Amino acid sequence: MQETIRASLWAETLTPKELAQVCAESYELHVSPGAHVAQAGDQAKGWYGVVDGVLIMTVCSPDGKESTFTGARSGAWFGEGTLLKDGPWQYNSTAIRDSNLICVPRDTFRRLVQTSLPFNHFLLSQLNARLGLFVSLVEYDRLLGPDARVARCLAALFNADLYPQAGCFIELGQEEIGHLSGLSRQRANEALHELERAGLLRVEFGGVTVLDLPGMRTYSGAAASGRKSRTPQKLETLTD
DNA sequence: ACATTAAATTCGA
DNA sequence: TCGAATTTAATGT
Repeated sequence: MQETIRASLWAETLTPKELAQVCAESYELHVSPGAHVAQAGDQAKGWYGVVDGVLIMTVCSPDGKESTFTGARSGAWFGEGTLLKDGPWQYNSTAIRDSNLICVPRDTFRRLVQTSLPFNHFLLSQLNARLGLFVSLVEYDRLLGPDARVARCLAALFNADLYPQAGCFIELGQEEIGHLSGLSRQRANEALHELERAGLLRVEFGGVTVLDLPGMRTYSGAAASGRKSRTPQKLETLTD
């Protein structure tokens, strides 16, 4: 666990003494696929880092429909927004693979916020990166066609600020990719093959390998406008 | 929605 | 403990 914390970007912002204390107070936990790390309404116990595995962040409508808005993979840290507000989780985070996490307890996190200016700088850039991500997500959802949405949503999971240690393979099934992009599994499948044809990625069993990340970030597909007839449906996609 | 194929699991030596 | 057979899950159309 020590190694994982030390490998994170924010560890560099702490003094050795502060870091040692954080390590001593934090603990590791394992979650199985389908298990919740956080559920909307629960009080946040801490700030979470993903050692390995994949989580998805979802929101639920009152009638039980669920929408996935982003994923978290190795190297990601999340929950700082909830901890700063000192309120309950506003979303769920669920493991979709066997995942190992680190929990930095709430009090430890709060102490860092109150005592370490460099740590606050890190938080500011992390929050800024996240804000940029969500602005982009809205943009994709409203302006781009399905193929491009898949490209950008996947590319978002390779954000260097949020997932510093990401490799080029992402273990994410086509059904989950569909959820992340707001598409059906079938449509996601077609989009992935279109992107593969364009040489941007390689479709594999249980995941995809990204070959051309800059290309993914700028991909806009063949048709972007004139899709009035397409999918007259709601914002979300999942119905569990 | 259905057919196909990869992966995981079981069973029998 | 190895591998064939079966079951289950992911993918392709």
